[in-house]
Amino acid sequence: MGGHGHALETLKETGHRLTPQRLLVLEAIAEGGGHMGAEEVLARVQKVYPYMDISTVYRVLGLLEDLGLVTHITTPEGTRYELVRGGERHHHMVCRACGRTWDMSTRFLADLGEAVWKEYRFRADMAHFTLQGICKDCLSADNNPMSGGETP
Amino acid sequence: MGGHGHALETLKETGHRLTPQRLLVLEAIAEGGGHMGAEEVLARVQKVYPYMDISTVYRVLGLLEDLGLVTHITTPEGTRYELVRGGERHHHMVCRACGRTWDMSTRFLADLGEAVWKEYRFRADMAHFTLQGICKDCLSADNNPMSGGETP
DNA sequence: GTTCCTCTTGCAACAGAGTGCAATTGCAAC
DNA sequence: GTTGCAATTGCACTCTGTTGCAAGAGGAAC
Repeated sequence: MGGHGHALETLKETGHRLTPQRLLVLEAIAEGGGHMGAEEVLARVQKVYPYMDISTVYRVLGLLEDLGLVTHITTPEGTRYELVRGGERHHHMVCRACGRTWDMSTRFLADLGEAVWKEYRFRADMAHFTLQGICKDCLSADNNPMSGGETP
Repeated sequence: MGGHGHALETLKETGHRLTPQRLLVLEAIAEGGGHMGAEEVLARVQKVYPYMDISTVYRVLGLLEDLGLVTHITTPEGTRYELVRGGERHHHMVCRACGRTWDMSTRFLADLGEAVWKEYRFRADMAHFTLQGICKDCLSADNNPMSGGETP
């Protein structure tokens, strides 16, 4: 089946029930691969189980996220969910122009987190970090001058 | 009156009308000082002008933001607006525990933006950047171990 | 296989944010 | 002081995400 590895065990071990709705949500995001919206998860599940409700999708995604099986990022197009696959941690860059999501190494944020900790004793939580901006494709496509000049 | 300096001139210069609703929103955020939600702006305005509508608040805040007179940040408690006061640019750190907002020097993000540009040719937009985490007060209050260990 | 109890679900209702449109109004020209 | 008209407002509605609650179901104990 899907690619949701040890997810079922994690659910049982933490004392949660193995309901069809949870299995279906897990399968949907595993098959979907990339970053999916709640509405897309709902659509996929409803192909198999038409009674699925959007509120259940949100609750199941929330639970899976609490268990560390799923993460979400916030894009201008709304919240997107993705399966956490062992080890391959990364952050995201979302292009304001084309809407695509790019992966970013954790290295950059580790540096930022450390700097902020040293200066302010603020323990930054990078879990759902998303950088907004313009990707290289869109930059070269139209020579966008980006009013405001945020980057030196 | 309030502390909204050259805001009125900016509105006129850019060919926008000086409506009572706009003046009231401007006064509200100027008097409010810190970071206010749209609902709080509405409440303040309605003390003087009870017919004010929430959609107008959003549209006026959007306009003021386009003109660079106001910025918004996104916190776990929702979107917050603040008056842009000459020169003193900064970013924000929001504490997940107490909800307070702290200012952060632009320096840290400038470094991040440059690093990401060099590596990925992604032009990051830091305008509405907000770092989430736990502030030093809440860290010392209860010795929160922060499951997940995001900061090394 | 039944029973029981708590966890989950589906539904409906709600909150925050934003949009389309007809009615209203600021204000420039007279 | 009037007039005219585009910019703006208020209302109703949409869209995403969340919550309260009664009905339903997983699964441990028997």
